[in-house]
Amino acid sequence: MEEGGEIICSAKEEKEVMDTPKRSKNTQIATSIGKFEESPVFNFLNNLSPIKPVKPMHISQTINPLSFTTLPAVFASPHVSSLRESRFLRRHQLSDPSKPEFSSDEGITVDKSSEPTKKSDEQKENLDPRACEVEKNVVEFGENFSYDCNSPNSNLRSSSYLKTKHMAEYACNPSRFVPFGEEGSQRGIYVSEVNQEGITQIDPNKEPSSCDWESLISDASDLLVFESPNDYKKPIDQGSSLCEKDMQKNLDAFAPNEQFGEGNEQENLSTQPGDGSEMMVNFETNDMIDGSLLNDPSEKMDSENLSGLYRGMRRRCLVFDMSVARRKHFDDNSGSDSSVLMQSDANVPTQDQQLVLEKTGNDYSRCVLPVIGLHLNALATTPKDYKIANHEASASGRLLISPTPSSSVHFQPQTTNQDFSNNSLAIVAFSEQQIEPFENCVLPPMEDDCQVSGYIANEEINQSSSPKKKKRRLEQGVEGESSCKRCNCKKSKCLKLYCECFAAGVYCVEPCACVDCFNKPIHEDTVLATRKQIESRNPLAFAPKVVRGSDSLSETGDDSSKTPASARHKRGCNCKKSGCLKKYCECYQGGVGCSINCRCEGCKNAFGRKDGSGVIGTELEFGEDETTTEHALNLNTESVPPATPLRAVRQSVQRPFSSKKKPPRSSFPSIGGSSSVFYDSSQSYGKQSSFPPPPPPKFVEHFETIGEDEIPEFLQCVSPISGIKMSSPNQKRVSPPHGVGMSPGGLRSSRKLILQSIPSFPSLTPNQ
DNA sequence: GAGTTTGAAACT
DNA sequence: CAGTTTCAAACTC
Repeated sequence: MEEGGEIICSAKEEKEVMDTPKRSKNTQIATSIGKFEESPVFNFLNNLSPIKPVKPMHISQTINPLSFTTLPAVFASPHVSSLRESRFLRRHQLSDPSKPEFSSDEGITVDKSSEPTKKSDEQKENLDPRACEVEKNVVEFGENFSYDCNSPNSNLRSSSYLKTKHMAEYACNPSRFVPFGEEGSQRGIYVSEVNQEGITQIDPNKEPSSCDWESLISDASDLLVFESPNDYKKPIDQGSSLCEKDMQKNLDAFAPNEQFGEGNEQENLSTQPGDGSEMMVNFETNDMIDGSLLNDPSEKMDSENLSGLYRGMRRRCLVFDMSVARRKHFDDNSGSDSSVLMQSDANVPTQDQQLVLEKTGNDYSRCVLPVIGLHLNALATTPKDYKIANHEASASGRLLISPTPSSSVHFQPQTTNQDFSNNSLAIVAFSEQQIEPFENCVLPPMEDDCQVSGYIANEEINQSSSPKKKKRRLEQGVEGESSCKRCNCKKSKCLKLYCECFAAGVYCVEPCACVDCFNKPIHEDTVLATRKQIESRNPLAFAPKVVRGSDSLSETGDDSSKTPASARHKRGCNCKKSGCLKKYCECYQGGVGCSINCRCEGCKNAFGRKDGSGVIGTELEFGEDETTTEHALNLNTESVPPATPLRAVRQSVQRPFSSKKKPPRSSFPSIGGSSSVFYDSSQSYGKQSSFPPPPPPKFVEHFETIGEDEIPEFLQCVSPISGIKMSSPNQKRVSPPHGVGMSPGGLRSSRKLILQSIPSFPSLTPNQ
């Protein structure tokens, strides 16, 4: 507890200092961690934190930067760059150290745990053991994803259980995710991710309450199953090695989120980030608890005392601490650090749990949105994802990572972690989109979101780093779904928009088959410079290609845009032969209908023709099974234009654009899954198969779309019930409001809280 | 897996 | 801004 509190405090301080370089954080963290003496101060700060709701968010943001050394984000959009940079830095640091850390952490943590901690022995023991477990899990995860995977039951239980517990929270706070991702990436992330996935998926279920639980459980099982699949297995295998990498990736991904949060308007960030961080923490904690921890340390008391914000602070701090600790470990390899982390983690979890339960409401709401956004983004990134996505399981799967995570019992947490990371990424992306617009004025590029996700995915992939086959699988199945971006550039050096990775603002990863790739952290300068050049030519080059209905409308002016699938491609397509029925068409690929802006010929875009015909299908499609949607698409959907962009996201479920490609891995890519979960989750979860997601949109549009009106909706959506509605074909807008309300009944309590908390989100949306 | 098609991105 | 070329994804076989 104390440690966690200290960490949190440090994080807060750092956040307050925000501007202060990461070093300060590190130093603080190190000091805090190393010395409990400071803990009182931290505690004091923590206490204060509750008072200051906003700070947490800021903190989260700050934390992120702090946690990560200041590295220039290569891809990050201009505003994001800073954050991303941190990511990269983190990755580098973490990546290398991460493995060592984990290993070291385990040993260290154990040792530390054994070692007398400042905390009471009991607490220490409790915490330490958990921490140890956590670390072990992480390690195991890294080593053996299959570990837990093998035991679905355990996984399911834990996952489901966690999900049930955390789902609401996760669903609610995107921002939290972000912070979490940033900080918690290393350890917490995994757990959180897993939870998130579960949550995202589960949330919808939760709404139903008891039934939800069952469904959740089933979902969890499904997830496990999905993960378990052969596809996953491979990923898992990779994952073992990847675990650490994933952790790093997650961190990186989160970092971006943080950046986004920070980058975004302070307001939004302040609100969301905090929540996100909190959520993250909560998840972690929950996971921790679920996974192994039973303790309810005094921290709970603290947590209770502390406001949700405070909790968020802690979480962030925890996460941050985690990351920091890891860093320290890397740097120093001192057991103390590890111990600190452990403690912090353990503490946090307990606190988080309680807090979460109590406070989660707000966070949840936020989480939900973020989650959605994340998932959506991820999904959006890759149409393929949709296919896969449809199964949330895919989500986990998406992440190749997921497999890994899924593999272990902890796995759940792990999976959650992965998912979480993904989510976080997605969240980040989401935040970015929302925020970016403000920052950049330019529409936040969907890509950014995608990028985020992409980064993750890429990282994940890298982790998997298994041979091309794996890559392919990922590409086909997970990747697409996961939103991971893989490129095959041979001449562009991955420094042009031709490169999907680059276009998405993501570094190329192993999965990529690119030649002479410069889109790597090593070439950050080059990447950034190139990006700037491109942006100088076209400020919107990296902006999301698909825009919400409102935006699109403004741009397009098309009524079609107004259609259910309000989203539209900003520039429109120029298809001549594909009839806008193939992925060649960016509109179709993005899961949006063609608009006035399009110069396409013979438009038959199932999502909406240029002439405006076409919207219809969406609802029906959603309502109907995939087959129907697909059918519509295949058929001519002309009459039935399909899904709106959002839908696309929702639909991400799946319909594979490329019908051929294997269906995405069942395990839904986390993103997809999540996305589906939120929007469609209800459907997807319950009926994933039923959803006929339109082709998974590459673009992040979802977020955008989500952005304004939807944000609230998302919140609503977040709620399981709302989520279901959201998923409803009609989409976001319509259902959300209804759903919003509340469907979430049981879960809802928390959700309701969330709604209240939601305000933070709203701010975000407003920005958009 | 190789080859073709397609349309965006880049270039002129 | 239009036309052409380059490029890599999407698609087909």
